[in-house]
Amino acid sequence: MAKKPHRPLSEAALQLVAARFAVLAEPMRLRLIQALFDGERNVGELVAATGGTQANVSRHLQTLTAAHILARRKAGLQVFYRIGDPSIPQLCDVVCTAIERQLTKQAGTLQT
Amino acid sequence: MAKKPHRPLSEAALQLVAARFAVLAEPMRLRLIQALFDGERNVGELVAATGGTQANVSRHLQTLTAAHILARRKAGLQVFYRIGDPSIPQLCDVVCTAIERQLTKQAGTLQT
DNA sequence: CAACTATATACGCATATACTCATATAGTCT
DNA sequence: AGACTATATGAGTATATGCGTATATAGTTG
Repeated sequence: MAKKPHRPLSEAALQLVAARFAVLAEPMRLRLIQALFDGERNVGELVAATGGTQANVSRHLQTLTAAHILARRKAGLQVFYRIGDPSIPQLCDVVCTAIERQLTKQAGTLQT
Repeated sequence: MAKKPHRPLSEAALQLVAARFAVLAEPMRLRLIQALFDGERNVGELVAATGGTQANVSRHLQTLTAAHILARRKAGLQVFYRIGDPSIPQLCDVVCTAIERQLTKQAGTLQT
């Protein structure tokens, strides 16, 4: 499979992509994702790890789960979340690399 | 250089990443990016290609440029924009693939 | 069943941002 | 300089969304 040509996305597809980016556009949600890189955790642990309120963490977890970025597993009273989309680490890596490159280039641009 | 361990991002880095995702979270901006996959275009062409108003397109172009996603080149009265961040096509590809996978899996989940 | 715990949700407020309309700026041509 | 064109920006409005507080739901244990 070679490199795909840029077939233009439909309007519906564009909105899906935009919605996905929007879900990833909140620092608290990124903190949650980050906290789940090492494996699944329950809500209480995530509240502790992120320093957010229980209500807020719960809401963000719902948002992430609705976007199929996280997956849920209930075990008695507790609910365990984990990263359910394998592209997420890759995505974060691409963005982080791009940001680092920009900061480096920007630093270089300042001198000369 | 092997696969990076998940070193936790600093709070500042998280906000940068979130901001970058936020810039990509608008359908009109995605349309603009898409319209620039084939090469640079001036504002008038982008207005025509996206169907937006001149003012709105101009503002979104500014947002994308401020985020270092697009680059500007002035030529007389016209301003030409192009994709200035090589990670953008990659990013879009990762997201599109993930969405397609989800839709496929979802379709399969509905039966049985 | 009653008390308790873990998680989810309803409501209200504050803020951010996308859009439109009107106008300003920058560059060109006569 | 003055008219004209391409792009950018300011102001105002409508909508969306994140957060805190309080409460509801689901599950457990005595």
